[in-house]
Amino acid sequence: MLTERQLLILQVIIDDFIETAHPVGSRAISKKNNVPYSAATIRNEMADLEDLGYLEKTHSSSGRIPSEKGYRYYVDHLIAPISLKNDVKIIKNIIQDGFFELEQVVQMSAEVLSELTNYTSIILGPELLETKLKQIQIITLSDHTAVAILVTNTGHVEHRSFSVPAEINPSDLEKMVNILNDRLFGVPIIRLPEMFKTEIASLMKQYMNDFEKSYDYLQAVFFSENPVKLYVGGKSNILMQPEFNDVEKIRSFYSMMEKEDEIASLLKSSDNGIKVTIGHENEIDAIKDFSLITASYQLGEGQLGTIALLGPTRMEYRKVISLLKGLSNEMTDALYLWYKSYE
Amino acid sequence: MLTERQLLILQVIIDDFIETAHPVGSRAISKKNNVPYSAATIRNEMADLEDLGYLEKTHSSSGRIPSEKGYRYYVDHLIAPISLKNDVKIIKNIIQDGFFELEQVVQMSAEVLSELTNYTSIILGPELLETKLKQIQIITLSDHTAVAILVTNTGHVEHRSFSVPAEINPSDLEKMVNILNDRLFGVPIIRLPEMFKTEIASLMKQYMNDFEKSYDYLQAVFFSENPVKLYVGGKSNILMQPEFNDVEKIRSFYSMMEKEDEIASLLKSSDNGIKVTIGHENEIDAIKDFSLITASYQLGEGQLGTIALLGPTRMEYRKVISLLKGLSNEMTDALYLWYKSYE
DNA sequence: CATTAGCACTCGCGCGTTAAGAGTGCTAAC
DNA sequence: GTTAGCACTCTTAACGCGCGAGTGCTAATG
Repeated sequence: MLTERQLLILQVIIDDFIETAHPVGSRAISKKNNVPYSAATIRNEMADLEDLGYLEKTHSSSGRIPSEKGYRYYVDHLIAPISLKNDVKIIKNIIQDGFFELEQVVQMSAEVLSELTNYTSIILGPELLETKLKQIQIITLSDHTAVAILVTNTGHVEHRSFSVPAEINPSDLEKMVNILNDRLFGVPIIRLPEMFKTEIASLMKQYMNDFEKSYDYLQAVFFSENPVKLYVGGKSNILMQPEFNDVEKIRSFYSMMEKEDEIASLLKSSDNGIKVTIGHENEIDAIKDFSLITASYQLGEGQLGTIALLGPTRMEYRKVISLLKGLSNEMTDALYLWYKSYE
Repeated sequence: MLTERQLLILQVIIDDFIETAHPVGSRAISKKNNVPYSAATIRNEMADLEDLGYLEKTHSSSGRIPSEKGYRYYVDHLIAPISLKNDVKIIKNIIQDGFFELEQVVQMSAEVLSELTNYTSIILGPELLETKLKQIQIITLSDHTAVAILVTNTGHVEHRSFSVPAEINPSDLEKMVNILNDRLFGVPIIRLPEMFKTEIASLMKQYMNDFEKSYDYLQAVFFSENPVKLYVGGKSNILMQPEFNDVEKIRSFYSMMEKEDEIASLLKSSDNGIKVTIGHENEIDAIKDFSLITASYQLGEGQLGTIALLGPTRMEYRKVISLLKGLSNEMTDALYLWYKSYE
């Protein structure tokens, strides 16, 4: 177990390193006015902390920097919550300023988050598990083209143009839409593909000529899986960080960010609450020098989305954790009201 | 006027520099097997070309690199068209593979373009001058929320959620929509805002109670200016270029790319055909070390969009120009068919 | 006995020097 | 007009050196 003094020193070192990005030496620590020990004492403690794995040296006679284990301990035990009145106010203003589109608020949140932190923010849109189908429409544009529009009870609109094969005649199309609206109204959109296969298909066979050909079309138009969307803010903020003075690192960062599905899968696994993964704790090689902090937010009554911040392991954990908590609360609150307003 | 030999040497130097990014020396040139002169002769010619402003030295005893004037001459007089059968085939495959959404083909084109060149591609969506309103719909979601949907004859869909003030009753809303559809069907969407102000407003005053309040809503929902959209591909490709070994340059590049409106205005001015602006010929300071090549494409019968490539002044002009010509043709062809299919 | 002052020692960093290499410009010969 | 030769210039990488920051250890101190 660490002594009080060791905790103090560990904390001071990490705080200082987070701020300056330079290895911190014993003399600098002893000068801080909340540290009443001499440099020599601190050197001894630092040696111990290094043996225990909380600190590292960059070379044999350098100051110390936190190890990943050090950061881990810091995050788990040494962080006092911080008040971010101003930042939370900013968030509140932006989020609650009467919005009507889900995408909009999520994108804004991502941007504000990266703005306030100078790290890269990633938000995973909520899975729209419980939004329900409000209406399906097909609008014919010419003899052989049409656009299909699908509206959910939350005002989410999806649309897709398609060409109408000559074999399908307009009245059939209309019939189909009627059937679909009749049967699928109020069904959670997540269940649409399944419903379509089981209930609708057989029904439509009865009413329509040439059913087979239409089937594939409809399926493709309305019921393809829609991948979860990723909102990213401040991709170039990471360039501000001094650890990114190396072009090779920048390159690998950007190529990593292009793999949206990998990133999405990283975020998805996160359960409720705040989760911090530091350096090698991350499963994906490409972010083994990064820290990832995730928090979840709720849409209505149960559908989760994830907010995350990606930055160097030398991250302002204290600020970032508080901020993420704040944002996730604000988002949950705002989205609750929003969601309810559609009931 | 330049002599034959000077032209040859200028060309060889630029070709070589474009390929290697290293200053090229007299000995290297004399070794090429289409150059039958000794290094000394070439040195003399190079000195003359430098006096004329076509070449530069990086330091007093270095090889030569092209000046901007050199590139300009190269682009205007020394580029032989190149055959890009393979690349054009790739483009064809991607573009013509039956698409139905405009955005889709434009985005794909941007991506393919940057993929094939390793530069950053920027495509300005066509101004939808002539697409016409097909249908307006308002779908109410709850007592006080609704989503408005606007469909054009080309299958383009815009939507916007809004809250319905208590003062407006549903039947009024319906009436409005009827009026709008009646009066605005077939009107080019570019003219909608104007039409709304002049014709519709007065008409609606007669039919509706409480017109004033609704007016602003409708205006905001349907008739706000929609900015021209920018499609960007391969933002991180630029990192591959050796001139980007400097973090400061990368930073300034990315901050430049964030100013979408400036970039859009740069592209807009381009008239028909291919246009190459090299280094300081660009009006915006931020891209004074870049070259920008733009080509235009047509949607249907007259609406122009712009395709552009942004790269270092040391660009593969020959390839890029041919490619851009090819792509602009393919896009125009494909979009012509697409556009016609909606008539 | 924990703490601290003192000191030798270790590295990294910046700097000037040096040598190699690439390339030029000029002159003189072909 | 063309080219070979050569002195000269400048970049780059390598090397050595001294400085400063920082450490680890020892011995003195309260």
